[in-house]
Amino acid sequence: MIDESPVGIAGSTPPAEGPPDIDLRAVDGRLPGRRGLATRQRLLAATASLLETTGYRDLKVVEVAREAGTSPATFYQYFPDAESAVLVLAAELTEAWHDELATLVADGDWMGNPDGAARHASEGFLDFWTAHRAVLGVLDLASTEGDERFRDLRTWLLNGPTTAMVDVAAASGAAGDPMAAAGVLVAMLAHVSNHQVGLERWGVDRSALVATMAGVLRRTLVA
Amino acid sequence: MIDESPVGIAGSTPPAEGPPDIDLRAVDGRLPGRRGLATRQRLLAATASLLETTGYRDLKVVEVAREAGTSPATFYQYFPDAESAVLVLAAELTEAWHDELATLVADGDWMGNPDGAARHASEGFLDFWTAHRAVLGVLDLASTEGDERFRDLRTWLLNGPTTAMVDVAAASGAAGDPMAAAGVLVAMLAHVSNHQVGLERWGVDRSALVATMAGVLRRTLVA
Amino acid sequence: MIDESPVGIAGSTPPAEGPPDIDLRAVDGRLPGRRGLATRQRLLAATASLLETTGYRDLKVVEVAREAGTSPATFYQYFPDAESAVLVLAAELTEAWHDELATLVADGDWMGNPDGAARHASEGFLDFWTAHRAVLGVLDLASTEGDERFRDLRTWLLNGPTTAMVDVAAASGAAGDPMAAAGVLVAMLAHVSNHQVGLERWGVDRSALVATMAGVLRRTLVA
Amino acid sequence: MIDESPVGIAGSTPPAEGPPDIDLRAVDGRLPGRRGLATRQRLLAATASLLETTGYRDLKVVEVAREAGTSPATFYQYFPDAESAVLVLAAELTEAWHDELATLVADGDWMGNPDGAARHASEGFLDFWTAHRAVLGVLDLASTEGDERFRDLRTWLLNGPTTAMVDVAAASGAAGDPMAAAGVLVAMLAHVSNHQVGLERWGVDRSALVATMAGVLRRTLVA
DNA sequence: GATGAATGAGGTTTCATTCAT
DNA sequence: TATGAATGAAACCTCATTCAT
Repeated sequence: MIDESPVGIAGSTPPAEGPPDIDLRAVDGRLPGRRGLATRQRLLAATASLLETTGYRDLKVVEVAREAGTSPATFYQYFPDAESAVLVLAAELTEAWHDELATLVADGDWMGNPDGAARHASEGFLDFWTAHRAVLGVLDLASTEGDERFRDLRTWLLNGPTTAMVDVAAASGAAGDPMAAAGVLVAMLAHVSNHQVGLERWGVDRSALVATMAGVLRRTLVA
Repeated sequence: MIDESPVGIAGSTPPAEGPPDIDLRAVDGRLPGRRGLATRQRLLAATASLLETTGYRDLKVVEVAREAGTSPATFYQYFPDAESAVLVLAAELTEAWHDELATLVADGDWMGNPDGAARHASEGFLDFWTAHRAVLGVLDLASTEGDERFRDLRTWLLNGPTTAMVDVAAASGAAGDPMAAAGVLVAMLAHVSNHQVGLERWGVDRSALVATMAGVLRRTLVA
Repeated sequence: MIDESPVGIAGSTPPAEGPPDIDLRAVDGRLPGRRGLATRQRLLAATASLLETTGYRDLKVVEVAREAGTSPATFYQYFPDAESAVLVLAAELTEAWHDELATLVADGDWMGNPDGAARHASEGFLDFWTAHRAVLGVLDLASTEGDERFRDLRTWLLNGPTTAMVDVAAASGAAGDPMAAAGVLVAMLAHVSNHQVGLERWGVDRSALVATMAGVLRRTLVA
Repeated sequence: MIDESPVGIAGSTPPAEGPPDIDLRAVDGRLPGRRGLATRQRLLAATASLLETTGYRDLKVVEVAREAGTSPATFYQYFPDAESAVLVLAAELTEAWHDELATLVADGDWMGNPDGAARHASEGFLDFWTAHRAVLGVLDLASTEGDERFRDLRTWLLNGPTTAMVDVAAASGAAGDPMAAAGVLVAMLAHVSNHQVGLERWGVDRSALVATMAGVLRRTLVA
């Protein structure tokens, strides 16, 4: 993978994994036909649906199958185990959002309208995370627990916005290590998004969060 | 639950749970004697030790017992299930660190030496989280998944530093919602601490993290 | 069952089964056309190939189909189950070798050149068994386990050489029960051939085996 | 392992494995107490009993457990899988019979009374094999299929009589490779014993078998 | 107080087998 | 003729949990 960052800070950008491969093949190695792909899709949807409720460590193949209206045996035609289905979901998410997430930061007019840019990024992140909380939570947890496949996906997903932030920080001449700044900011966005519900219990609503995070972004990225 | 926060910002401070109760009773309801308490302690130590390696959803009673050099039957003399042992660990941690964590923020001379205060808090948080990553990870995960008992512990633990930050922000006249600021900052500290290893893979070392987080703290809390 | 043995030793020759029927019909009862027969043949070849590696109790229809480049459903067009395919292989082998195996013994000039005759038979048996070890192993195992269909094939196959040996023994006036002698000798040939590899691990090579077995044959069949 | 053969034919005796280890430990690593050992014993007995009927590839843990009057879960307390139980049976058999089987050959007065010695050995082998046909069949089959653990046991078991035969052949000055002779003879004894039932269907009774095999033994081992 | 032993319960997996196309 | 897809059935295996000692 080529490091496309325009800034000349060798080695300080995150290790960029390529986009994930999504393997459509059934367990016997063949590509399923239309009907099969539909079933596979139902299984993925069921997996996603259950993830909203259950931690991914507690996903049971039986439950996924039931939710999809099939039998466990059918599940095993398409995925070797429950985790693999989650991995596919994560890969699809990553694939779909990698560019968009980067754009969220990169498109901002950080010099001309830093407050707007920061708010835009902050808001976008929060929305994205809220919309895909379940899968993103898995990405986080599995990464923490050391699972390489999930960690690679997470890295690839966050690589875009992180790199963009590094560029912004470098361009604006912000103090401190740009890479560290980007890492910390992304961490903040992720965690806050993930615990949004909890914070609301403390009387902090979404708009206050967005404003606060935008402030942190702006002050950290722009000198 | 009564809000014991001394600060007069009604409704905007976190709901403060009291310190956790730690139940020492054995299954039969009686308090174990010295030998029994030692066994109980060995079981807790074994649990903590396994948590370093295994996600808490994967904790097996059998393994805890083996690690502690006892039998599963013995485990059930002291805890109704594996999760309960983890809960006790979390409660002990919470109990032990509640005050100290608050002090980390509250003791800083935010007006006279804001950089020092910020760096002190940042460093302290990172150290604390690193030292107790396993249990804190559970606190986080279980909270996210909606487990009330763990969420209450987490709330109680973070209540100290959060309140202290609210006070600092209020005192310094920093812009924005102090409660939101505190929440976001604590989230940042927690998540960065938790993903410290991952960030190091991106070439960001501990000192850069501390510096960056300190900067964010200072700029957000002090006008 | 009619004893077709030409030799007049009533009751002491093995019960001769007729040559095996090999059923070419597909499941629907009709004879497959050329294309169908080719598929059937590929399935048989795949079965034979897998038998080299796997015990026949472990043959899976799925594997046979995959090895043949077809689907399980197709397999069931030609055979009711995996065992049946093996049975066909065995029947084909039996059919093809029945006469030849008998000839191996019967053609020898046991009176004029007993050593040569014995060596010829011994060598021939070893070669035959080595070349068809997989299927012959099944014949043996299934017979031992009491499967009649396989036992009948085995009987028919060994009937030739056995009868020939009985004739030789009778003609030469060798001491003892000719039928028992033949049975024991055939058993020896079969088992040694089957365990040839194991014996080689003990430093016994093929030529020593041939020589030894030939000696036993000669001394037992020729007075 | 020391080659104890008195004969100076370096390298021509079978590779002698030591006697088998029989592991009494339960799956959790501890040694079971009296009650546990009794259960273990019942499971072994059940395994042996089922082996009389079923091929060892078809042994089901469920069946063994039922036959033993326990649950599958209990089975797994003592053996990791069905095969392991069979392995223990085989090891016990091997342990118990190694010496005795060697004696069968070694004790004979091959010089003074070769016919008697041959008949004694032949008879003993047949009896032994008949009495333990099931387990010995597994030993044979699994060895053929390349399972090292079973092959080692088989080697160890047959090592005794084989070595003894080598000694006899060497001492008597019999023609041919003594090792090959021993190997072939043991093979004969084993296979005939194993197919005794089949041979009886051909009208060959036990006494005829014994006589025939004894003849072969005598003529092959004694010049 | 401790634990050996046993097992119910439940999820995982594998396959043979079928059916509609 | 061939096969994509689905699945019932059955074994595997693991654990939490209990009970008698």
